[in-house]
Amino acid sequence: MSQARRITMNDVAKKAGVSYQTVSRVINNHPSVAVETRYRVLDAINELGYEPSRAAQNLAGRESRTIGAVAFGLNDYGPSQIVINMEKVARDFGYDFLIYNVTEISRGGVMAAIRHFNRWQVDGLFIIPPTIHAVYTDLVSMCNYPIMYIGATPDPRIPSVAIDQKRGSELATEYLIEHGHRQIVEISGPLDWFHARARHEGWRTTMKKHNLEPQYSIAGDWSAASGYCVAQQLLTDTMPMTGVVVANDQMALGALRAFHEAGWRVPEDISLIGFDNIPEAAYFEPPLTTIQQNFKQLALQSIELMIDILKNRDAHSNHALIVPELVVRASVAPST
Amino acid sequence: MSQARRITMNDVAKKAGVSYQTVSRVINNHPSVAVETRYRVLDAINELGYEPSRAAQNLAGRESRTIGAVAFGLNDYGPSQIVINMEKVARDFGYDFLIYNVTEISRGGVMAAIRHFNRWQVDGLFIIPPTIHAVYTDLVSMCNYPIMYIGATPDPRIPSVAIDQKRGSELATEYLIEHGHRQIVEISGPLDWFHARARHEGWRTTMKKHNLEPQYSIAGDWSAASGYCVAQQLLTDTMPMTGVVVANDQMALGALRAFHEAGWRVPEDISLIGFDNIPEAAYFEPPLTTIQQNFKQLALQSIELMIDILKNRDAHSNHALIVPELVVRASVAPST
DNA sequence: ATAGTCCCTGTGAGCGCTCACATTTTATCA
DNA sequence: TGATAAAATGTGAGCGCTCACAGGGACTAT
Repeated sequence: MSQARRITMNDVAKKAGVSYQTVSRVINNHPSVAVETRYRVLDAINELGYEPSRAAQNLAGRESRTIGAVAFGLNDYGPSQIVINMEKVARDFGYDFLIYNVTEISRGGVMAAIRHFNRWQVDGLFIIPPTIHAVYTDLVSMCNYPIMYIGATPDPRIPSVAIDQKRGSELATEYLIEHGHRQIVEISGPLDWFHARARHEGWRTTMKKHNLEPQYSIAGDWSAASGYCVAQQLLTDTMPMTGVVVANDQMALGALRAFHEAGWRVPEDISLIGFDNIPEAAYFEPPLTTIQQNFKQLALQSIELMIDILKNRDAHSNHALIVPELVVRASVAPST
Repeated sequence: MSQARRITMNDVAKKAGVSYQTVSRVINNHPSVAVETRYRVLDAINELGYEPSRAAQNLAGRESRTIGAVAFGLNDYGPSQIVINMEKVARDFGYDFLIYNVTEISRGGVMAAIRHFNRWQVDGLFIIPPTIHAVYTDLVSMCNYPIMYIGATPDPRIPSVAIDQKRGSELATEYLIEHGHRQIVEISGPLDWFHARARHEGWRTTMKKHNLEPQYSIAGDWSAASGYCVAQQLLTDTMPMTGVVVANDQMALGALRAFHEAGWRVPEDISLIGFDNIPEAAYFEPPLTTIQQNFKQLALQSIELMIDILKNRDAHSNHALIVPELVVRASVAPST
């Protein structure tokens, strides 16, 4: 099998009887090409099965039409949803999307990611930082292209789009209070996580707002296992409580098990509310009332803002916040 | 802010007092560079913060050291695990990894993905096809680089690495039979999915092997919702049954709910076994006995085989199969 | 001393595009 | 009708690398 030579712009130009520059114009939708010429070139492209070389385009051009994303732990529901949705939206806008998953949260890990995108000459970069440890502001100066934070706003100078985690937690806490609950405890995430901290704050301030004491909060590690352990601890501490705000659905699942095992009925004896609305949440025992985040919109706004920045249209808002929604199911009952 | 010119190989060469070719040799770990020269170049690289341009490398070189992956529906547990693990392994082997998620399973969708990778000049391509509809053998000829199928073997002529789904289902069915179950029904996935079909076959043949009639099998769509519906149907049909083999954990979760609502206790009244071992499975009510797949190993073997093919070392095995494992928890009890 | 060998380093060309310009063609108006 | 602008097309250069080859110095063998 002969190593087939790549079909180039010149092959297309020859076939269509035009110069290579005209082919380039057609590819890039440049306006000043005669309609008839454009069709002739398009036909030649189809017949030859020509595909422009991204390598050559990136090398010759000033922009690469490529956006990168650095995620930390794509196993988690949130980050993976964000990245998947972004990839689709970016493509719809004509941008290619490069993904880099940092497995080790450290200066070196982040630097490797940034170097990766330097080599690929992305036009812009999204960073989806889970914890304060993933933020190295000084490393950002290594990039001579725009950066955006997604899901958190660790640095006011850098544009960001995020879902309002605090608001979500307020929604959850309010909902319990509306149902007559007064003794509401929290199972939080690890408090060095942006989301955990924001959700924790939402619970705390909402309690205060209603003149309730946010007395008791224990942190899990987001896993169902930790939710189980923490809930057990809650039970042995014999806290007076009628409602629990849980920082994610997995931990809520674990808590559910712990309560069942201890003979507590949910929601009759204790009300529970989660966060994330993972696909399984509707089939928990009982179906979980939780907070839903609109990742599609997050992706859309992120990409739009990024493109605005790239096009130098000055972006009206540099820190967008998306409001999450309460999904009512069956894990909350009125407090007696 | 001046648009800083990119630092090139020539800048490094000048600084280190060598020719650009020597810099290139250092970057590519070419053996014939004097140790002292190498260090001089390395120092210059570090001081200048030089990063080789992937665009230029790809354009000039014959290989791009880049591997692509086409996935269909990265929301699903399996594909996303595969891709995440592959990205890491590829990077460890010095390859960059490009991901393309096809949202619409159709000829056009697959072709768009292939064209994408043609433009990026990947050295090799993984395809992770969920259903027969994602396989367009003729499109493969559009690629002048090696293709591999991951997770299924739709075409014997194309190398593949997969987890033995049939074996997993056999394990599950055997386990129920060992526990004295005779009337074992199946909740399968949609039978145009490779995994669904293989798991279905595993159940069927194992039943036959033990002279049991594989009488009853209904297909869900992998979702917890469908597991719930299908289980309800099972109950209204008043099938005599003591065990259920479910094709994934989400559907098992739905089935669990349906049984609970109908007043059936799991595992006392009915035994249930899942497939996938999603992180939540251990905290279902009861903790789910299920089948675990080793995605890390899948990723490792896939990348290794791909690199073998790229290096023209003739790969000993073209169709690798990884054996899954049974994870025993509490959803199966002996049949009385 | 001469040739042969290895090790290390340098030179010219070109990958397939886009950019900035130059040039030709066509339409528009006095 | 010619001048003038506007639309369409073409030309030269260069992006930052790798490839294939050409050299030069230090060593060994003759």
